[in-house]
Amino acid sequence: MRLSQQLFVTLREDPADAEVRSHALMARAGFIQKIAAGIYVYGPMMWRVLRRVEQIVRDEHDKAGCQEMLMPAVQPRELWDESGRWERYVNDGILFHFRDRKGSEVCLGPTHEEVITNYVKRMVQSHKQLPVILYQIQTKFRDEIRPRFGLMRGREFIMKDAYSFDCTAEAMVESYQTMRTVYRNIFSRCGLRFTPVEADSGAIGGSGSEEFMVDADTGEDAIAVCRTTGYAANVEKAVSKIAPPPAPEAEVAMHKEPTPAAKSCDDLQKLFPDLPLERMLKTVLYKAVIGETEQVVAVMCRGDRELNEVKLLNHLDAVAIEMADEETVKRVTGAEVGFAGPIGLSDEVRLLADNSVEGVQGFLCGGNETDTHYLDVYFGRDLPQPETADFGTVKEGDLTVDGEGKIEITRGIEVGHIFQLGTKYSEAMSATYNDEAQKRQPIWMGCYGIGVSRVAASAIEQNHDENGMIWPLPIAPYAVHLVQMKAGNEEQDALAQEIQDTLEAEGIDVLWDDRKKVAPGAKFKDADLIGIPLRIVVGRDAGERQVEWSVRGVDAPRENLSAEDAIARVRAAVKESGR
RNA sequence: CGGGGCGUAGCGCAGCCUGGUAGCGCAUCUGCUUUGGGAGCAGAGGGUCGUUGGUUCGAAUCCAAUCGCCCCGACCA
Repeated sequence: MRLSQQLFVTLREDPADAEVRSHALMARAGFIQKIAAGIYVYGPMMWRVLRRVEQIVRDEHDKAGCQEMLMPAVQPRELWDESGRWERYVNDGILFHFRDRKGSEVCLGPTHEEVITNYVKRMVQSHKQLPVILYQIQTKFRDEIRPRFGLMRGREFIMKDAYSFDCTAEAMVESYQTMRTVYRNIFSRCGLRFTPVEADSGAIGGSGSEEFMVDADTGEDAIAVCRTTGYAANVEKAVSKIAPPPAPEAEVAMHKEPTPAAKSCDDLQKLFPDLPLERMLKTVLYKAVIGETEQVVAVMCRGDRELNEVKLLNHLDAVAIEMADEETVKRVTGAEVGFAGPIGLSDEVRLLADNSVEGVQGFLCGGNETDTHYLDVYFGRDLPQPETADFGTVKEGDLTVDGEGKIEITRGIEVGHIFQLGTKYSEAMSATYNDEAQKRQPIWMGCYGIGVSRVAASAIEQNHDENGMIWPLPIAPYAVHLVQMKAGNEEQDALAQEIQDTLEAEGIDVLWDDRKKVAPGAKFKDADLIGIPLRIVVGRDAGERQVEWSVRGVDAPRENLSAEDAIARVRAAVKESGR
C-alpha cells in the first residue's frame, strides 16, 4: 500500500486533552479522532489494528467451538425489566436510553445478557442442545460517569462478548475453563504481556470470576501478585495474611485519654509516640443501602491498614455504600467527626471489624466523645469482639494466605473478564431446558468479555517510547514499513516496488512510504510515531540492492542488508509472530 | 453528583485583567532551491473569537444564561 495514496495526517504536538500516552499518540498519528467525550472515529490505520485483534479473537473462539452471531444494539426496556437491571443501570446513569416514536423505552446495549438469554430461551428446549457457547463482536454503549484516557474508557467501544449455556453447574465450570484457555491464547497471540487475576464479579453478578490484565504502570487497576506462589488477584478481591502486633508489656485497665483535636491516626501518633500504629484501631462509618433500606455500618480496622469497600459491599449484600456524612457521624457517635469508636455507639449502628483487628491487644480506639479516645482496650475483656471478616486491602509486603510468599502490588489494564453467572439470568428470565426425565431445569450460564478497542489502546500503553507507538507484530496495522528516502529516484522506485510486490504476493502487508517532497527526517519521525515493527529503508544504496533493516523499539544498530536478506528477515519475523 | 479549569484558523497557544474590529508556532496552498532524522527563501489563503442575551457609541475582552470539553474528589475519622 502506497502511503502517498492514503489519507495520512500526523500532528507534531500532543492534543491538549490527551492524558495518557496511548491516547496522545493515537490522536497524533491520526488513528483516532474525538467527536464527543468518550466517542471516537477509528481512522483507517486504527481500523486495521482493530480488525487484527478481532481476527485473533474470532479465530480462538472458533477453534474452541464457539459460534459467532450478532445481536441488536437497540434493546427494549421490557427485556431489562425481566432481569431487573433497567432500574439499576438507569439509576447508575450508565445506560443510554430513550423513547422511540411510539413512546416505548429502549436502550443502547451496554452488554447483552438479556438479549442472549431471551434468544437461547426460545431456541433451546432440550438438554441435547447443550452445551453451547455463542459470541459476538460489536459496539457497546455505556454512558460512563467519567469517560477518560481516550479509548481506555469510552462511552462507545468495541467489545467481544460470549455466553455459555450448560445443563449443570459442573458443566458450566467446564465451559468456563475452556474460555480461560481461549483468553490466555488470545492475549498471548496479540503479543501482550498480561496477568490473569482473581476478580470481584461486580454488577454483572455470579460466582467465579477472573480478569485479564495487560501489565502497564499506567493501568487503572491495582493487582496483588506473588512471584513465589503465583497468586494474582485484583486488590478489590485480594486476600493476605498479616501478623498481629506484639502485646503491650503490661496489661492495664481500659481508660479514657484526652486527645484534643486528634482526628486522625497521624494526629494520634504525635500524642502517643510509643504506641505503634498497629495498636490503634480506627472505626469508619458507612451508610449502606441494603435492599430498600439504609443502614449505618461501623467497621473497625487496624491503623496501619486500609478498608476495602468492595469487600464490605459484598459482605453486606448492599446495593451501594458510601462514607457516612458529618451529620450522621455526629448523630451515631455523639461526637465530632474523628472520634468514632466501638464503645457507646448508637444502637442503630451495625458494628463490624476487619480481620486485621484479630489478636490486637491493649489498643487505642475512638471514645465516641469529642477529643476523647479509649486506651488499653481488649476485645473479650472490655467489649465483645464484633463480627469479624475480611474487609481490608492487601498491602505490598503482606504474606500470601498460605504464608509461602510475599505480595507485590502492580498495575494493569483490564482487557478481559470472565464470569460464572450460574442461573441468575436464566431463572429471572425463565430460560430452561427439559432434562432426561422431562423436568424443567434452569440453564447454567457464563459470560466472557474482551474490550477489543481497549486491547489496542493497552498495547500502546504497554509498548511505546518517546518517539511513538511500538505495535506488537501480530496486531500492527501493517507488518512492514517500507521507507523510501527519495521517491522519484529510479533505482529506489524500482527496488521499493519490487520489495513491496514480493512481500504482498506472500500475503504480508506493507506500508510503502513513497511520498514525494517529504524530507527524510519527517518520514522517519512518522514511521516512529505509527510504530510499525519491521522497517526496511530504501535509500542511497538501492543501486546495489542494499537496504537498511531495523525493528521498531529494539535497541540494536541499524543493519545494511541485501534486499533479499531483508525480505527473508520479514518472512522469519512474520512466521514467528503467527501473524 | 460536588469542586476547579478551559472554549480564539485544521492542531497547539497568546490576546481578555485595563473594551477601540485579532496575533504567534505548526499545518495548508504557489514558486524556486533542498533530500538519511520533523529543510530554506519568497509569497498566499484561512477565524460569525462555542452559543444566546445584556451593558456600552463600540465587546474576543465586562455581566448573565446556556452548550461543550478537560481535570480533581468520591480520602479511611
